[in-house]
Amino acid sequence: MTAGAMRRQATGRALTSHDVARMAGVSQATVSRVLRDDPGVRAETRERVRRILAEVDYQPNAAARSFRTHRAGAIGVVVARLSYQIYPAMLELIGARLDALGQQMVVWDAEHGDGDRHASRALRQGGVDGVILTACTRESPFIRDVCSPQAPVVLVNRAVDGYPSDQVSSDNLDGGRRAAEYFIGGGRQRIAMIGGVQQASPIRDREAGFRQALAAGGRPLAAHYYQRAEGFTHRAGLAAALRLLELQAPPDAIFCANDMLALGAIDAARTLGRPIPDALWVVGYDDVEMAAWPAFDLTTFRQPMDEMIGYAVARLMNRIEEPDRAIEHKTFANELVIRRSTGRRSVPVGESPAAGPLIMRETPEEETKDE
Amino acid sequence: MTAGAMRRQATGRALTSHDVARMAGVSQATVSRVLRDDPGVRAETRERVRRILAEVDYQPNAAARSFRTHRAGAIGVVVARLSYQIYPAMLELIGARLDALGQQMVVWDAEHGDGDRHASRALRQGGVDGVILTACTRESPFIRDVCSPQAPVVLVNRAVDGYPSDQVSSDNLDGGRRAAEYFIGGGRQRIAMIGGVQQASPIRDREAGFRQALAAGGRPLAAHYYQRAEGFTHRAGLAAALRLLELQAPPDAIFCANDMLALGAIDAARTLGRPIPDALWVVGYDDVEMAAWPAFDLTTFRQPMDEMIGYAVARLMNRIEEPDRAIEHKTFANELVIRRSTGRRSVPVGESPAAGPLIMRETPEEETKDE
DNA sequence: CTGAAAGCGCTAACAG
DNA sequence: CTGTTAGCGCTTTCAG
Repeated sequence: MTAGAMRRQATGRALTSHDVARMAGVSQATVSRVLRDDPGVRAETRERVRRILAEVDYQPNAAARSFRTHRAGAIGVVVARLSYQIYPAMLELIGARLDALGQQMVVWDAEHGDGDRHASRALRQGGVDGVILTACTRESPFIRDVCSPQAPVVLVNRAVDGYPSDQVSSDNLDGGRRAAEYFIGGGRQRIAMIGGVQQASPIRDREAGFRQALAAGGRPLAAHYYQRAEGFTHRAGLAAALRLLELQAPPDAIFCANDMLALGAIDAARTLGRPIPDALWVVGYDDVEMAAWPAFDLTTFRQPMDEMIGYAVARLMNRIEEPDRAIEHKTFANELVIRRSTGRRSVPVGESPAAGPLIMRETPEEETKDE
Repeated sequence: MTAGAMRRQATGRALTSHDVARMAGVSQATVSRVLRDDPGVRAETRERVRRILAEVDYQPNAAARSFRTHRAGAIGVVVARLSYQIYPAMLELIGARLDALGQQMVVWDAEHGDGDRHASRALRQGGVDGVILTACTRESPFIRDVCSPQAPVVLVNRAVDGYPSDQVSSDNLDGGRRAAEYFIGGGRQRIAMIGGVQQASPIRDREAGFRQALAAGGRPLAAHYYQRAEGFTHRAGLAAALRLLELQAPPDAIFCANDMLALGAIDAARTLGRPIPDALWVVGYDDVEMAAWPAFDLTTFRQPMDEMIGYAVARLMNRIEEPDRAIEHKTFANELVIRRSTGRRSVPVGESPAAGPLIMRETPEEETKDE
């Protein structure tokens, strides 16, 4: 069935503005004016047309309109992995903004699909009016394909030096620093970090800030206390944390480059029966939903995601209108959310507060025999 | 900037197939034929045109093409809440399938945005060629707006009786039954359930099947052992589970209508220091990523999501081509994945197996005093 | 204030 | 095999 088929009347053909014009006894141009709320239409005429429009439930042909106006009415969003909770969270926020603007949201996955390539093609063919990149690196094909300062592209949550587009992120360098200072201030002695691939700017910055502040505090990050996780998954965090926790002198504090890794790290401690926060502090980054759950109760950094998204969408729509405006790079501050994974008791509103430590000291029992 | 602006050459105008034709010394129609791989073009001519196409990096105008072909080249997907992990997981799978078909994926959120309404409007205006509904209920505005058997709509994961569209889901009734039988077979004495709003068909079916098999086993679900969660969130599950666990005779087994509720239930047990699985079994539904984490290690039902999505997408594309084909309702079987929340030790590949019970018997210590 | 008319860039008959 | 031609449904001058 063609798209038009959905709009067919009994006659078998979709109703066009021309048909409506005939029914209303006006010209097609007038119908078009009414549709677009063009002021130059007599109130009486407008009413008559509107009545017919409603009566026949007229639906303008989206393709014809885009064709004529050179506007797709859609914005593309490239995410890294839908399975990392921060991306759906961003999509939710972006979707809400775009809905309010009457724009469709087209989503591509850069990791599973070939999202980058699809996005640049869609943009160049006019399939979308602009693109929001949430997972861009210097190597992304997209940024080689489209790299003019006029291009309607905005980077959220990632910075790519030298790429001429609006960019919005949070102050990851500062977050890294504060994590280190928080550990030092909390009297932690053996401080470790689980990092990730350096292509992602937030990860790189968090790590750099962390190292910086640690060095400034007179106790640079020891090589054996640094683990690079393979991917940003719970599993990778768990594996990396196990490597750290099985050292002769295991760390008593781990800063993880994001929450997924941190949740994995907590589960590693749980698996080994290491008490948190007594024997180990864990700090993450992003404040994903799970971070607040009793099972983890993770201290983490919260980015003002809604504001960031709001800013990014506004910036993008603006550039679509005025391609020549100056490029802007905006950085937002993060908030350190302290929870039980570093010793504070948290009381989420509306929930029974969990008491005591997150994971208690205990000896794992013998495995239960199955069957 | 208009969409076309992205494609402008130095001249200031976007390059059209007409321009390419002139450069190649052929007619515009021939260029069009080459673009569409129409066989009726001499190899030599095709090559010449292709060379120019590549040379000038020609990009066909997407709007003009949709306009002409009556195809948007996009499929809409309506999800309930991006923050429930099953939806991003579905999107990931749907996106991969659509990418392979060269279709864009337009996403709407039915809960936060007014996704339903947007979707039906887009479909009727030809902004998308078809719609996948993953969160449809009998009350959804969408199904009143568009309800012809020819409409390119497919329901995934939800069934709506009487709605004339292809529908694919898994056998939730059977899952509910098996949960009950599993509890009974495991010698559970005080069996409870955390359900949800009855509008969602999978929830309704899981609950019905569970009650049915329990009754068949001679021990119908007691009213005080049934809690209806307010929403499908971790928080709602936690709250509902607390109500159950604080009863005089708390249940020793809880079946939750989905994993999010189950994860909340486990956290409720954790909060109260109730050992799992010794004092309590918990079973969920969906097998979300977190279910396999050591913190939860949740026994749950896995739906063959990839197959379901594959089937749904194929069905939808097929209906777009042949609107008059008979409606199909397809049901897939689920797999019960047994983990430690019901006493079995699980060994996820590549991870250190967690030993012993999930949550051990312990007395919560006094709260640590902050500051 | 309203109508007539000219396309937007592409696809698809139809001739040649 | 290739060119000519006729629109798709809408927006937007330009007259009146």
